[in-house]
Amino acid sequence: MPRAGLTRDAVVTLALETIDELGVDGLTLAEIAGRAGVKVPSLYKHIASLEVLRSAAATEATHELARELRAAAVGVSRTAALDSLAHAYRGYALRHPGRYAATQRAPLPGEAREEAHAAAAAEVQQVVSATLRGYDIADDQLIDATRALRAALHGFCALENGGGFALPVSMSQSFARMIAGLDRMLSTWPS
Amino acid sequence: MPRAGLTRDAVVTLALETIDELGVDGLTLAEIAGRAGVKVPSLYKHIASLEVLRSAAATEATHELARELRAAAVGVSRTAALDSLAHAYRGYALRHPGRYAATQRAPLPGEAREEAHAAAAAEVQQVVSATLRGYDIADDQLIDATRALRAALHGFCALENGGGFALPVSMSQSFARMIAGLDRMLSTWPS
DNA sequence: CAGAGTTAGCTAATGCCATTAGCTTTATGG
DNA sequence: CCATAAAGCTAATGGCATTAGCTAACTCTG
Repeated sequence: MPRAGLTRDAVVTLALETIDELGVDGLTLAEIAGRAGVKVPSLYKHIASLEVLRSAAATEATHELARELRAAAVGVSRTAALDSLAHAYRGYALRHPGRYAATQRAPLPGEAREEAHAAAAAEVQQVVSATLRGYDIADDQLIDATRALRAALHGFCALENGGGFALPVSMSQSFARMIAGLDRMLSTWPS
Repeated sequence: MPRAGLTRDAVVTLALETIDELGVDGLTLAEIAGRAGVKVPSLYKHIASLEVLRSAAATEATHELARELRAAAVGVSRTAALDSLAHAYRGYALRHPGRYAATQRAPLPGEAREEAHAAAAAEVQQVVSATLRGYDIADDQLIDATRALRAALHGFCALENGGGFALPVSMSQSFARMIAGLDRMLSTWPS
């Protein structure tokens, strides 16, 4: 019986790949076991349950998104920063639709692993918030502006990935115009 | 063996209630059968499969949303219309979190029932689009502006319902300020 | 280098779920 | 009043997650 040499990280990585290829619902222990060359119950040596694996995948994907956003936002400010951040955001969602959908899982409170996901989500929040530093927005309104920006970015990506934009009109152009609109919105944010 | 007098519509209604109470994942034939006072296989006399029931529930919820949005948008224009529409949108999402989440199911192409869902989604799209009539937006940009508005509304509701806005700051205030920002964005939409 | 202990993997079994087949009973329409 | 359609049932199948308990492979220490 040669060992497969599986680790928890390897299982999570397989889960991320699976989610992108088959969608969130395609993540099943049978699928992961097949990809790992292992029988289903063996996975329990590395993860506590499917639910925990989902949570771990969500956390990892959120970290990944935060990392890409940070890389995109460095060295630019205001309009250029918004543009860079927004395109990085949509780029990740388009390149990794399953991972992106996974980042939006509602974290159940009280569990340690959900704390980890919440922490990762906070990273994203902070990058987005930092992008707004170039705009003249009062401190007590920064949270509101951040929420508005995140809402627009997430909403666009979710609708695009979910097929919610049915008409055969360029998504990229709509996105570019939305960014321009957001720039005006943030530039005129009232203090 | 007294009959339960079930109909397809009754099953769909139970599905909608279940989705709101237990979440999208809580929609199971066992649960529906229990609520209907019937054994699981009996449901197949009214629906072809769980997948079809999900689709029917999504379509119904989308119609419902469109109806409420239409009611909110009548008789007002521009800023007042935007405000009214936005609050109706969020109100529906908060009152019916499960139903709202269901409206975002990606419709698989080619199936008749998915056509129905797409048609319902088009209703929503048209109400939102009509709300923009008061703003001076060129025809060839109307789709872009509609997408931006839908993105912001959906993104906010999805993040709020999903717990994506972690900080203990008023959601309603953030939403109101986002609407004000969207009003500025739409008012200055370039032609 | 040998043996003890830890750990990865396995098989077998359980229970929940969706789905199908085929039967029985109820309603309905001529 | 009977024939047919429809609504409900039981029984059976197969996929899935999970648990229990076994065995073989690494690892670490003496």
